[in-house]
Amino acid sequence: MTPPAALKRTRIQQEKRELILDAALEVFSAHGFRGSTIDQIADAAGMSKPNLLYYFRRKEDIHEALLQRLLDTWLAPLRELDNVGDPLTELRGYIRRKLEMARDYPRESRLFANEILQGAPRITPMLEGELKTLVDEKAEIIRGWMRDGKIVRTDPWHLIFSIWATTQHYADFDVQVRAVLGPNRGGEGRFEDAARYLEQLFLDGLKPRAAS
Amino acid sequence: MTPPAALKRTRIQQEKRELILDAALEVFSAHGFRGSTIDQIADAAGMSKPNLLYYFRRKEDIHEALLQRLLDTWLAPLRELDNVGDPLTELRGYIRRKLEMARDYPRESRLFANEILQGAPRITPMLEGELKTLVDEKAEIIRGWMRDGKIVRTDPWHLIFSIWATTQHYADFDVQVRAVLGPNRGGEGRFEDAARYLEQLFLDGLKPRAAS
DNA sequence: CTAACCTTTGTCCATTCGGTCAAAATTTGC
DNA sequence: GCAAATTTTGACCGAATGGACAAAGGTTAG
Repeated sequence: MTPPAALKRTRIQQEKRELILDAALEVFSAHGFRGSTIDQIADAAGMSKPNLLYYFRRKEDIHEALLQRLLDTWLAPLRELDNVGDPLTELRGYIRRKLEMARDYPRESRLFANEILQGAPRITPMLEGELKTLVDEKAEIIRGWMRDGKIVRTDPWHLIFSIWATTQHYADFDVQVRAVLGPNRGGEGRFEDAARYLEQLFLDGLKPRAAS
Repeated sequence: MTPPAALKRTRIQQEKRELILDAALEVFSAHGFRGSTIDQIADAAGMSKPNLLYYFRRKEDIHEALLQRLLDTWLAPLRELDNVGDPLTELRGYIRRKLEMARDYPRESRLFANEILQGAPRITPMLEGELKTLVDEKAEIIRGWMRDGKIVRTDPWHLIFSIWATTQHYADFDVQVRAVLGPNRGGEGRFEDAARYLEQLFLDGLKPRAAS
């Protein structure tokens, strides 16, 4: 009778909650929070609206659960950025992983983008807390690389921003990317092209080596 | 009695339509199309809802007018990208202009981002037509620079994407940028920092010149 | 088999929202 | 100054939407 609280319960609860979250990711990432209706999500999950509301009391609860789960997987690549290998190799690996995420999890990227675009009403504390701490930490590592002359001296925070921006662009602005590339270049190969280009950009920039 | 059709009319019509469009830009860019209500826009414009609807028959008409006006100014920097000056100077200028637009017109950037994120339901034809044509044209110019050895050989389309992504990031993801930079580095100076960093990135990349 | 619990659904409700309409208020052309 | 046209508003409407609820339908443990 009472809807399930924080702690998970039966097998069927696990399954249905999972089902709902996946459906909600599909819907929210395509239409935003306010643009999505509970009915749409229920439809996508193959159940009735009251049934869905049995598992998540409010629309916002779904959204919240989705964001919470998202953030862990979303920041995983950055967490992996480590001080062990060669700096340029580390950065190249990070860029590649982020681009793969944009390719394989575009819905997650768009959900996140939607939230930030709207002013991050539900995750501002996380941005100022957990995320800032993580980025500061990685920025320190990057600064170390600069001190050692392994990479050029520049702003570590903006470096991270530029990696985020360029990779997530292929998920968030996918429609535009495909429209501009056209049917030929816009096919599945576009992510390989992007990977090649971004590696070139981040390692060597655009100025020819030989010339001035 | 009859609401104004396509052709503009009286002085007061001009003024009020302008007022409404500005208010709508504020609201739409902050909440997206479906997240915004006519009442909100009317409030922001300091008039009653029916009065607003006297100037724009439907909510979508406001949005459409807004997008249409936006696109001209939004693509202006790219149109200016020309074959006259030094290629690297041209690109640097383009990046700087785009970043200035992100700083000075963040609402426009977010309105556009919102539209693309939702799958560009209202501007797909423009993307596949006008925008693609323009980008193809500029890509050809860039390819010429590459042939002349003025800039490194790489993918011109993805080059343009990366400029869009890195600059618009500072408007669209402003909340995140400021949260991560914190109160100190996140102040007004962040755009100068970004400009310096991006110039470094696009010209020389991250690999140190001297070392391997 | 059955009692307790879990899951599902049809129905209903209050609110919000886009939009209409007729009448009142104001501006404009002469 | 006045008639015609334009602008503004209060009241209203139907549809969509988030959510409540009780009753019906299944599941599970003993």
